[in-house]
Amino acid sequence: MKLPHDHENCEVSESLMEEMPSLEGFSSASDIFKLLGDPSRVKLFWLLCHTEECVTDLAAMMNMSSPALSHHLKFLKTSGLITSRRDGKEVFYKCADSELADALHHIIENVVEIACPDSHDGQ
Amino acid sequence: MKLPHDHENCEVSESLMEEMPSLEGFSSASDIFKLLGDPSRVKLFWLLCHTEECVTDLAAMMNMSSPALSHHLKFLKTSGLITSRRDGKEVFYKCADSELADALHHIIENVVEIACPDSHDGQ
DNA sequence: TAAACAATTAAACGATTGTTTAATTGTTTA
DNA sequence: TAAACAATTAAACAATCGTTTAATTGTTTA
Repeated sequence: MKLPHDHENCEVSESLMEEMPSLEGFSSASDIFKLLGDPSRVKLFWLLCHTEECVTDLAAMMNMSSPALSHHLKFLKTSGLITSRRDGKEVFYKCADSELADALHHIIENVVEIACPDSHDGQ
Repeated sequence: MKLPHDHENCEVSESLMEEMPSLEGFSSASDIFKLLGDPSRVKLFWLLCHTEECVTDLAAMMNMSSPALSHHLKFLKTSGLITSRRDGKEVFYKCADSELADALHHIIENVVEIACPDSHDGQ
């Protein structure tokens, strides 16, 4: 790639362009990061990685109204990160059984640990 | 924690609340994910993990105006993920030498690979 | 010191996001 | 079948975000 300023590293930038993910790759990744770019949603996803719960109980755990929660659940479900099943009047949500969901779970734990050590004070 | 609906898993939710990160932990994490929740910014950060470049060349690589780029650079710099140095008229940016920056670099590669395999077609 | 170049800042804008309130759909039970 | 409960949807709202254009700051060179 020809750059406006030549700092004598053009061969570096050549091989860099080759190993660089496509725009589509970056776009897909940022879509996923966007899903986790809200405190309520990371917490919600983290919870669903650890337990299966109905909307009412999730709303209590999250200190959130059910419409607001439904909204976030929809995002996560549309993206395939969580699944749901109905049992009578209730709908239960949990983390999806996928490579991506699993990876994100570990990523969240990892980032929380680095960004905010001593974060384990049980709320 | 007392939940509105008792599905006979209260002891599960007790221990869950204890190992759950604090609100602050989730908030810090989501702030970081928000930084990566934009295609331009993930790409930019990825580039700076691989090379040190001046703003003009970065703008060319990113196909972006310099004010727009400056805006994103400021975000990443304020968060401590990248650093800068001035050399004459130019300012050079690169990835910061920190545990978090390093972890995020690997996380990005990981998420791109899972979310969008065969993304390595050199743009 | 004036002109040219590199980068940042400021103001304005349209678009998106998260929450609230109210209405609606689906399921069970009295 | 009517009432109660659980969850979702819709509309409205303020707040945030990313980009653009224009103006500004900082540095070098002629």
